[in-house]
Amino acid sequence: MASQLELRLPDGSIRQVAPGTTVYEVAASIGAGLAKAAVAGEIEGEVIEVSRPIEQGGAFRILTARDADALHVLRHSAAHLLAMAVLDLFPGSDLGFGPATDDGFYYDFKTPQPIVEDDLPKIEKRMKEIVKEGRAYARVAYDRAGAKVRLAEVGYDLKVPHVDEIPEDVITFYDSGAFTDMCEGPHVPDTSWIGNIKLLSVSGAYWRGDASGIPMQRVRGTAFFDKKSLKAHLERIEQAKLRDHRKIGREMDLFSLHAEGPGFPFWHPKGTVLWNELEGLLREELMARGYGEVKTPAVLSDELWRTSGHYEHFRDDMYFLDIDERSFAVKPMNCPGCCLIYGSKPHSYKELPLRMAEFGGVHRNEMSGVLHGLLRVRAFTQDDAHVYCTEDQLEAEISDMLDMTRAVYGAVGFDDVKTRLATRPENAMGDPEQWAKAEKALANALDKNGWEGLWVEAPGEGAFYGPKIEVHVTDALGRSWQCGTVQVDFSMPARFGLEYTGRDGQKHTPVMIHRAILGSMERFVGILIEHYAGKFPLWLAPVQAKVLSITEKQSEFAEQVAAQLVAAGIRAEADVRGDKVGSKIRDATLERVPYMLVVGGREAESGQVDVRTRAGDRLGTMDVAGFVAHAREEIAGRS
RNA sequence: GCUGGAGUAGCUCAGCGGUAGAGCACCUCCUUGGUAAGGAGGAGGUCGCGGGUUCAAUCCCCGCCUCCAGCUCCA
Repeated sequence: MASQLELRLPDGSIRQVAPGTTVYEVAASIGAGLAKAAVAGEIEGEVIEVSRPIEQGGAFRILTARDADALHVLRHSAAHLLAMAVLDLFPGSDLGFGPATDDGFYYDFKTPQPIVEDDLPKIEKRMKEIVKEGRAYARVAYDRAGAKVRLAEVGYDLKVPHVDEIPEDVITFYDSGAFTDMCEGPHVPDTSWIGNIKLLSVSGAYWRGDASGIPMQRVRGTAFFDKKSLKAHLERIEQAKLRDHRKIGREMDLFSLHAEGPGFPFWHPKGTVLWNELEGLLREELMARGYGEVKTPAVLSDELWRTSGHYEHFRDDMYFLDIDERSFAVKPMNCPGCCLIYGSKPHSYKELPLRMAEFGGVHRNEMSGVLHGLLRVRAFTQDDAHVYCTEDQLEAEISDMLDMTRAVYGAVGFDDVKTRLATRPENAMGDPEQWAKAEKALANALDKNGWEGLWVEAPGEGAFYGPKIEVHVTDALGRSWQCGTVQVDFSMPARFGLEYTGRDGQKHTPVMIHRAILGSMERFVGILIEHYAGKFPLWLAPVQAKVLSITEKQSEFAEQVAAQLVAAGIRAEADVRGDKVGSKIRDATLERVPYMLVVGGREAESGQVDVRTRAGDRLGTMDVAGFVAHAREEIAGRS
């Protein structure tokens, strides 16, 4: 008989158990309530189901519905539950993979008939029936040969080749009634745990993500331990739909998209206001930080793109055209153009760092299926900049870029900014020592700009020409978007033969840093629309104030006030329609106009306005100059 | 690009073999009303585009375009 195992519980206490004691039994020995709440156990970092016997000692804890890891287990079990229902309703289906994801789960199926959206309620109903049955998840172990036999028995042909790719020699299946699935586990004790589920979509996928491979259908859903969390999650999804920038863009008349130019957005006057305000913010920063602004052509000769390496790496995404029997390409990036500017004259080390910024419009032939409103387009404008400097200047330059990033994001209302440092990949070019220095410079700059201990490293994810920092912002719904980037480039200056004369009188090759803060103007405006749900802060609002007349007797006065505001630099309109003021307030609110200035007989008489906010707050009656002062202060503070 | 779904008035949508409907928005008139919808009337559509089937197609079939959800990719 083996000696007792020692389990170290989270509270630090030690519990002795006999080998083979199950997680459930341990939980029960601690308390009946805990046993009932136990979703799974964790021993030395490995999550196992409650029915598993414990074979080793070490750090041990019981996972309950409160643990994030437990939710993952629940969702994985929900994926199995989905497969059970689909196999019942679509006999003869083959199974792909069915993992838990960050916000739910999915399962890929190869079905005899396609699953359509109308099938989702039926599948969900069947899932709920199986939930009531309380089918156990029973772990069964096989060896490699046995696993293949078992898969063949149940007709899961797709998974057979996968058996040989599993590193472990013990291959587990989970049986739930007549259903079985080859799976590493772990699972919740039985299906009765999975009552709070919702199927969300059915869509295409490929066996192992290979577009030339077997087409499958992916059913996605989500699951929670309690009804309240599920409801909250579904409400968040609804919220996101209400904030969809494509919907708000139409409602607020900001931009449009047309079949005549798929992926090429059209900016309307009100949308262009947002764009220009963002550009203005960036220009203030550029000026303060010693950048010069440049503009480079959209169409450049083919040879340039061969020199830069884009032709080789990026050709499929580029648009080409012939002019006078010479081949040209529409620029997919701004850097080569900037390099031509640098190379247009000799440089001294005294000029470095040389900083050039460009709001550069680029075109990329993205696959038609990926286009999505402003968030994924074929023509976009990067708030680009290229800095040529020496290796010794890298850290200070990068640091300033990160400082600018913080300043800009703070001004537009993103306070939760996360960073990743992508380091040297396998196919890196250049001197490893140089890479190490650049990575160190990036890391130091992150530490100095408030990300000390907060940035994460992404090993091997750097570009082949240099390491980079990715900057992600978190929006009001908690979604993360990659926007900014800072990339060190050891390759391009040499490709273009760029040089500067050093203090030593010798020619040297500068290092180049590419950076963008918003990334793409189009995409960033899209993100901002969703972040604010169209309710922009005053400085960004396309219409900042609307003057609403109460009767037609005040039409002229209302127009006058609007004109005074416009003259004072406030974006204002007058609404002098024959409708009631309540109706005008409703419309202005739906248009998300920050300030409504109501003018009736009393105001026309005294030359004042009665100010109301979009949120419904009454600021009282004031004269026009008073409102202008109030608005100007708010605009200046970008609050 | 691939898989599935969808394209009807400016917007949201109904109609689904007998050549078009609602609400909101728009225009006109009545009303002159004080902080989220006053009333009446009017105008507005090659039913995404091109073929086919049919006595007859918005509706059925085929092709194309665009959009949507994903795959994949990315700013």
